[in-house]
Amino acid sequence: MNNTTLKNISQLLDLSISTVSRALKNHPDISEKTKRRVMELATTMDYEPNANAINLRTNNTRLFGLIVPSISNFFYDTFISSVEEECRKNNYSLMILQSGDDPVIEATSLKLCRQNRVTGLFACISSHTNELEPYIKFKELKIPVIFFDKVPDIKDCNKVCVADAAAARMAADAIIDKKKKKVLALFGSERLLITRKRLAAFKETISAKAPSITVLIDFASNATDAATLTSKYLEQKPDTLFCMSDEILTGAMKAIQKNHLSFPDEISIIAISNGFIPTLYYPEITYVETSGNKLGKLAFSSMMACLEGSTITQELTTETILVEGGSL
Amino acid sequence: MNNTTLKNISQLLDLSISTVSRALKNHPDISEKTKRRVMELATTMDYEPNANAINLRTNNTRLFGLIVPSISNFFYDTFISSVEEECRKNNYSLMILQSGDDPVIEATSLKLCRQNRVTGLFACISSHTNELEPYIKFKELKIPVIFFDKVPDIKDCNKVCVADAAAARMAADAIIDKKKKKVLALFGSERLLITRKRLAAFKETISAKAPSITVLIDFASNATDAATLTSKYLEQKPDTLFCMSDEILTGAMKAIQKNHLSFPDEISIIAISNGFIPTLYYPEITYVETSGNKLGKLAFSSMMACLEGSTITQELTTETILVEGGSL
DNA sequence: AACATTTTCGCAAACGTTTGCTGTGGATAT
DNA sequence: ATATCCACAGCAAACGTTTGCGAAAATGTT
Repeated sequence: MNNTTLKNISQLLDLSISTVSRALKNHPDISEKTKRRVMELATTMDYEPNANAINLRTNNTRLFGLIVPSISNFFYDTFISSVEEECRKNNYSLMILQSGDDPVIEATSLKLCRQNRVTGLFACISSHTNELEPYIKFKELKIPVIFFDKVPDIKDCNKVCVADAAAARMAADAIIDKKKKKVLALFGSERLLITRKRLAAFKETISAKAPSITVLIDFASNATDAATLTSKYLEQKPDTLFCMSDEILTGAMKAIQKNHLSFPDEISIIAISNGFIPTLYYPEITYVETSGNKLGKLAFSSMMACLEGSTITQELTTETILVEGGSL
Repeated sequence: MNNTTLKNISQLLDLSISTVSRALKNHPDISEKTKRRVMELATTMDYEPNANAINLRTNNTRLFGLIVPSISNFFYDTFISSVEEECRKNNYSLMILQSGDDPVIEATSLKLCRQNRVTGLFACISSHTNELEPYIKFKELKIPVIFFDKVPDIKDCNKVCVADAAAARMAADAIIDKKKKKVLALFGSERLLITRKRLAAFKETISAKAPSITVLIDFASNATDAATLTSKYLEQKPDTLFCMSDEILTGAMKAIQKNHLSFPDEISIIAISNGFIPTLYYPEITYVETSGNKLGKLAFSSMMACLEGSTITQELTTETILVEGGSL
């Protein structure tokens, strides 16, 4: 069986296509009686308007593209989840593309978005993307682009980010408040912008407010790495462990468990996190929240602002909060 | 600036639209020279075909719909990730919709899929969906539907599932092999089909092969619940803990940590899991894998089979394997 | 040189909508 | 009675493609 069309309905009712079209959208030009006849037949025939035809005719897909390194990720999955929810509530559709952090795939994904005539784009650029040209094409076409999380280093574009510096500062402040003396601070890969930002803010805060604290700093490229490093530094008996991210935290916690260290008695722990991982341990880990959900909602509202004509480009950040577990 | 169209190109080159169209797809009717001229101008003008127009004309969107309770979920995020990847590799697009486990949202999502004329649908039905009618409409329209994970209880439809019974059996076998005597077995909500399946297989295996084992069974509706239950049953000194799912496992592990039980010395642990959570602990938890990634690939290949005309409807399951951590 | 082929391209319809404009009756006002 | 207006509905173009068919130009065959 085929999909029913306006034409089908119009023929069965001996009406014109335009009348049927207008009847279905409750146009005042159509009499109540005809409307009723049309709507009735439409529902019994299970009519669903052809989105492609509508998009073509109106030149307006209510479709957003979203490009992300990976869907299955602590942070991005919650981001995506929020954006999708907002889209649904606002009657937009969403096309989610994974780049795998590969600039080539990212480029073809951008093409796909163009071909589908997205009305807006959420993009998290790959680590090695240096070709920003495809993105400026969007600008030419007046298709708003909201960069999130990993954003390009250029001026006039819209970005939403977690407050990297603020989060690191907040964590440092919490450590200082607790009068800690020797902190093992683990960060992610040194070549990531996010690492550099968090590192700078963390170091700065400590040295400004409590220069007497000893800070052991190192960088892990993944969880396994973090576990190894933690084990190593544990020999120096730090009284506090700070983890820059969830991934680092998971690795470090394995070392903690392996060495049978109880927290917060033998070592205090604090992290910057999306919120889920810290709840897996007992006591729960104290963390500074960088919420994917919040960022998603922020990105969406930023998109809406663009579509409503706002022409100012800005970098927005989510507010960060300290969530007390029992680990600090 | 507007998107460039075939018409634009044709006018600039003093050719007909059809010639340009054919030139771009390397049609043999067109001379090499014109092809070159057309392709050249097309790239400099950054031509991207309008997917909506193509879909409308060819009556073939290469678009799949995917309905899932939630994107941010241990299991579904990996499932989605795999499906998306397969889609990309096979030149399909994917529209992901979250139902929030709400039948109403599920229904409107189905509508959306219809309107967008998806060529196929992956669906995980909500817990309380009893209206299967929208789905049979897809059947009438000859749009293949692949149900995954939570599937309806009817015959002639395609389903892909993790091997619930097999996984539970495998876990039970592992416990029996290790000559355990007293097992605390925690399951999810009793009203879920998945719980009943796993429970039945687990009990059956134990009583068939090692009826002397004492089995303490209870049901938790969430992680917190699981933690409470675990703490309670720990008083009875079970030598083994079995968790039906990742969610249960996370809860139970908090109780283990709270009670400072070391594993596998004081208690052995085994779970059925997607694979990520078990790696968070030290030693890592031994688990029977139910891979979202594998299920995603299975779902996709099942979809391809349908599109290639296969008319047989079947229920496929992923093979399960035991992944040894150090906890058993 | 006349004809047959092949190469190369254009015409026009169709996909399913939306929407500006026009047209028809009938009711109301003058 | 005529003019005016309103309620209701249809015509037709347009959105950007694809594609069957026909036609002209170029080439090949006697």
